[in-house]
Amino acid sequence: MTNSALPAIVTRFAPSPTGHLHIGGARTAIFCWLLARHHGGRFVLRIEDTDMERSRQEYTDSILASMRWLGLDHDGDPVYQRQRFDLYNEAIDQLLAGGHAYWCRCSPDEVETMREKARGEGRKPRYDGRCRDMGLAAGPGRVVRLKAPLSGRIVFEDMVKGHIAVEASELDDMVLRKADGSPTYNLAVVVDDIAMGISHVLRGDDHVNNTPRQILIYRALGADLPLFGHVPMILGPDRQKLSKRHGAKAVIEYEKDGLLPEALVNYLVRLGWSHGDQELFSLEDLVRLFDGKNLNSAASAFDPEKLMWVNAQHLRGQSPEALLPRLLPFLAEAGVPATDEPLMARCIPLVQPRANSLTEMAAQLRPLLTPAKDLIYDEAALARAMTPEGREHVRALRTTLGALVDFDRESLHACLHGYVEQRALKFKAVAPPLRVALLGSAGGPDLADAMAALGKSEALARLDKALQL
RNA sequence: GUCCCCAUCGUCUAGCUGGCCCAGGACAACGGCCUUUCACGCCGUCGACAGGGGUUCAAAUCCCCUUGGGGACGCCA
Repeated sequence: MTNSALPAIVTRFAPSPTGHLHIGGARTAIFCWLLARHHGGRFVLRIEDTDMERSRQEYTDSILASMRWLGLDHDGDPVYQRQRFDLYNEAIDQLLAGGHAYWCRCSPDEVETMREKARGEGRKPRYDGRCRDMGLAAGPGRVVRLKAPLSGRIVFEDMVKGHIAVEASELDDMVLRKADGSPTYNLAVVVDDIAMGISHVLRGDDHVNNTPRQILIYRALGADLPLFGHVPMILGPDRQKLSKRHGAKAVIEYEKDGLLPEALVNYLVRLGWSHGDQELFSLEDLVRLFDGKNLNSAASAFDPEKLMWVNAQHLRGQSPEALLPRLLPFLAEAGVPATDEPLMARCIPLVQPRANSLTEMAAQLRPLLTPAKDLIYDEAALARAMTPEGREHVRALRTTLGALVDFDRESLHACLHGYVEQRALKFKAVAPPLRVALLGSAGGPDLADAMAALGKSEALARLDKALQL
């Protein structure tokens, strides 16, 4: 069997289930997914759950759910490292047999002492390799270390950062197998990336230092290297490491906040990647355009305001029909009646230009979708607009509008302005009381639009109710 | 401390095979227009090549140094 049957491009996303998917991880996943989809390759998922204490099934579920929400479908079943210890042990045995690794009996305390000493002397803290040539056998409390080269340099071409070189003397003999028999991160990653046929390893910047170490393992195992690419980190608006207080939340929270997944993807991709001056991209655009080039090598700061703007743009680009089902959960959450679909379809376009999220949209839909009998009036707005004079306008308008045959926006518009002109009034004298009577508060959509959307009987019912207050 | 990486408006960025750039777009800010409110939209203003040396006829673009920032130095991943 040859490799020719396999797709040339295989990328992977390898989260460890110790928390929800956050935006940094999401962006890495998006890049990997896009690269694979752009080239018609495979995108696979690997759950790095070797840390028995911190890994939790609920986080795996949460990460999987967030990826589904973002639209990042993966090929094949997710691979769980916890189930592949045999594979890692085989690799370790191979390394031992080939003389590329050795047993070490140094205790964690001893190693820590060496590090302290090195640090004290202004050198990089590292293990000194004292067990390297002792020919030790396996035993309790012992670990397996890689016999790293003592000289030379490790060089690789990074997809985003270009040429990177490290002196071999900077690297010490890293642990491959822990005393409890489990593999270390670097060993497991390399063994899996080889076994899974990964061609492109795209990951966060924080892994650049691991790469030379991993290259050493590839070599010792006699395997070909994949292409590596390290995308810069996402910083907070203050250019510090991203944290909760920056408004950078887990993906799942953005879902709850009423963001559109395609908008989050759009924003995240633009953080570190560009296509000329283009700001707005559909998922299809991205798949077509993203080829792994034009990736920025500098870290970028997360800007919640621009995220919101991108979201608003995507929101406005949606048809009311497409938006309706996506809005339902938010309407339910806000306790806004959502049974009259034709009414909703008519009202959505009115709030579309003034909402930045599905949550805001649901809130703005409340005065439109709530029937007259349940409508709540804003006391302050009511007091301000419903002066004796204002009340008279509403009363007169109630009669005029009641006589109107065609209750569409043009007719309503003409009717309203006709009323104002006949009496030589200013629209500003009439609009506020009418608005409050109709919608319960001072803001909102155009009055003719609102009445047309509500329909004649509902609009008149509202005016009647307001007149009785 | 040591090593690696990075450096264009407040932020995201275009530009980086040197001349088309006294640096373009977007978010934010500010001003205006539109207007029945709130928005949308439109128009405009403010605003950057971190500093210093080179190389060159010519540098945001190439090289070096300084400064600043980030990351890594685990039997965590």
